Amino acid sequence: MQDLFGGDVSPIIDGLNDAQREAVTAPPGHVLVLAGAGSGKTRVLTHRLAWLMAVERASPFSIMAVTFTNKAAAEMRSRIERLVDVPVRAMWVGTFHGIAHRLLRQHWQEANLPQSFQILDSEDQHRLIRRVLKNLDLDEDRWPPRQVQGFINGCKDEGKRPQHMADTGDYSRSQLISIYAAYEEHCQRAGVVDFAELLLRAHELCRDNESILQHYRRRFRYLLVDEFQDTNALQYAWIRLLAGETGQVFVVGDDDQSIYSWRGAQVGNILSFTKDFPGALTVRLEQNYRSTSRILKAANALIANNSGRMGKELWTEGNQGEPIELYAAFSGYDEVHHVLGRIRTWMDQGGRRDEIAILYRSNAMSRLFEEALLREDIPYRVYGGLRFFERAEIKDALAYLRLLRNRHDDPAFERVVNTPTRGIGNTTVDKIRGLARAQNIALWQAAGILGEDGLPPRAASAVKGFMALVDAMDEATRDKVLSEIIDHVIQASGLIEMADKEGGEKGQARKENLEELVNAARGYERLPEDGAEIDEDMPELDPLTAFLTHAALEAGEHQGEAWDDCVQLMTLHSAKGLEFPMVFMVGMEEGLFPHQRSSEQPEGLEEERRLCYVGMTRAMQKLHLSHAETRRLHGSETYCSPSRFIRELPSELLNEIRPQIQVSRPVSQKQYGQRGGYGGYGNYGRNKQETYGGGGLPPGMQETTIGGLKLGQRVSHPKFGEGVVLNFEGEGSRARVQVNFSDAGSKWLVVGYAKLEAI
DNA sequence: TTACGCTTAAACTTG
DNA sequence: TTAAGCGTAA
Repeated sequence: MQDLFGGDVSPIIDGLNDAQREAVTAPPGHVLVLAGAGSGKTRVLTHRLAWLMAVERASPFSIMAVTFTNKAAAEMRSRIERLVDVPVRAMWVGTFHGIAHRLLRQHWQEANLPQSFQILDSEDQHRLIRRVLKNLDLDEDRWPPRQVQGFINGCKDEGKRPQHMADTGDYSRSQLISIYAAYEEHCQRAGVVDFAELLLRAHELCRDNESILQHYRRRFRYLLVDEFQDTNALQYAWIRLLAGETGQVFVVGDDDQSIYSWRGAQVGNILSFTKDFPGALTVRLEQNYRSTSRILKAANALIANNSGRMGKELWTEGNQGEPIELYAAFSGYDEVHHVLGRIRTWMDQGGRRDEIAILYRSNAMSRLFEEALLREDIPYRVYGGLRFFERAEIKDALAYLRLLRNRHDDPAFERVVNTPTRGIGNTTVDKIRGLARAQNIALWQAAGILGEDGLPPRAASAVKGFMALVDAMDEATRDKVLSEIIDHVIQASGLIEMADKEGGEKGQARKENLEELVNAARGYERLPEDGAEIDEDMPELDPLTAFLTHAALEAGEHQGEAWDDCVQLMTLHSAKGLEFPMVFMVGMEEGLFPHQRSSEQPEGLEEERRLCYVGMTRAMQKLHLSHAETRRLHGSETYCSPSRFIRELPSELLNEIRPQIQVSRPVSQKQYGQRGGYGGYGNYGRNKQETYGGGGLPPGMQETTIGGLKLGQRVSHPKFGEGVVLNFEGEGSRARVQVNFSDAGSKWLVVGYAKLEAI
């Protein structure tokens, strides 16, 4: 390899701080980089790659860099390209799944897969599991498909096959194992693999095949892993396997940002790393280039409440910035109102909308904000939701395409056998399923048999018609390019017509999506897939299979760019890795955040705290926290106490903002947004400890009384028991109070009639 | 086959 | 509250 920098490595190490430089220039061997939020982790990763090539004379062919998302992989690739002038395409840079997939394509025979195997996404997997349950005659109430799915994926994530799982005598466990086994059989016969299977097969392929293992061990001398705290048992095992005795492993992660344990990630892998790779150098990146020091201090203080950390404290050379604003809203609506006010102020001061992010714990919380933003004509974008390749009409089209390649693809068959409807009803499909099961053959084969004999004439001809249609589409598209194939299929299958007939906005959108699929294919024809082509031992994949794979592995960006100039709305989880000048963390309430279902076990609570830490460290300049005292949850009004995480922040870093109370102020949607109603903001931030301590009442609300009752007052009612006064409405004899009873829930009562007693 | 009404449950999510 | 899934009726 020629000298990339003419002997001058300064472009690689200039501008790095000491810790970053230590990691980038580490001598040959293993390295664990504990990279705090905003500490330049991607930078370190890419510069390390450049260093390896420039100084260690590593060939791009000898490098594998693994990430979790396509976005991260793309980002890494482009940054390396900018940094060094080498054929980046020769490097294997990709997601765990992408790389595993690549291995399996290359060694499909050894992996015991058909050459054009297809990938099941989680929806496909779910459907297939339901079918397997039906086949086994198991009740879905007893064996909820989602749980079965979780079980199977969990097993695979730990590298376990059904045949290797010990029967512990536990009935439901052994039953689950047999479901797993049956599911696997179906997949194998249909020639499909789910996401977890990609990883498991790739691992087994390497583990059980000495020559393949040796080949890749010799090839990949340098293994780099991003977001190492998110790796599961299998991914880590695979890295260890590939590394062997000779590979050098460089991992970057942050134990404090581990928020995916629920999907199999094991933070423990970070701890194990130094044991599994003796002599590994550990480098901590603690200097933060993103946030103000106030924000960092608060985040540090919060995360210090967790136990078993590797230990890290973020700091910055930057200024301390503005205080963190804390707003205690009356209600969810009030919270929204406050946030919108702050957004307007930000924009009045010349800020941009895409510098603003509203972060919440659960998706349902976006609604109130969306409604308000819509009303105020403020452009916004919500992250998450359905992605392009996950749309029903797109998946229908892809299912036809899958059938073209492989008639035995049962999930695809099931999906489109009667889409659009062609008179093959459930009864008929059930017969096909029954025969397929009895003879252990694919649905397509069973349909072929029944089409000849065993069905009423009408159904038989419908089935034969369907099969003829698929065959005809196959025939007609033999020498066509990808986009023409797809165009033909969406026409001939009747999917376009179906969307047309559906009519309305929905049907129109479906039609446009189908047309967009043809466009996507056209674009894909020109675009060589992520560098795979350069690799001489990668066999050329036929374009259709490649496209289907692309659709499965990159279902269309979720984490896309910030589009125009939009306020960004997303969950705390999807905010990981992003940064924004101004961040709102809303719904900071016990039960919501930390979420009810997490706060029961200590580990769950610590993960929630890490999530909070992730959220706070997204903010560059200005961080807003807010919680509401009442919130409509699942349709009923609930009283909410502030999140414990708020209490864990040093009060001197916070600026507590309170709405000014007006007497007889109903909290209703109508009221919201009418006027500036809150008459300015007071700062009551001094003695918040006692305020929040008992989930009691904020100062500033104390004056408001009706009939001897005040907000926050504990009262008792002869029938409903004890509760807390939340709200007032009306005056005189019409005056009503809202009381949240500990047993009976929240009720509106007329003060004059209800026999309420102050306690 | 479709459409409507009922029941149920309600985190986070990448490939 | 709302959305999805399911069973029944047309």
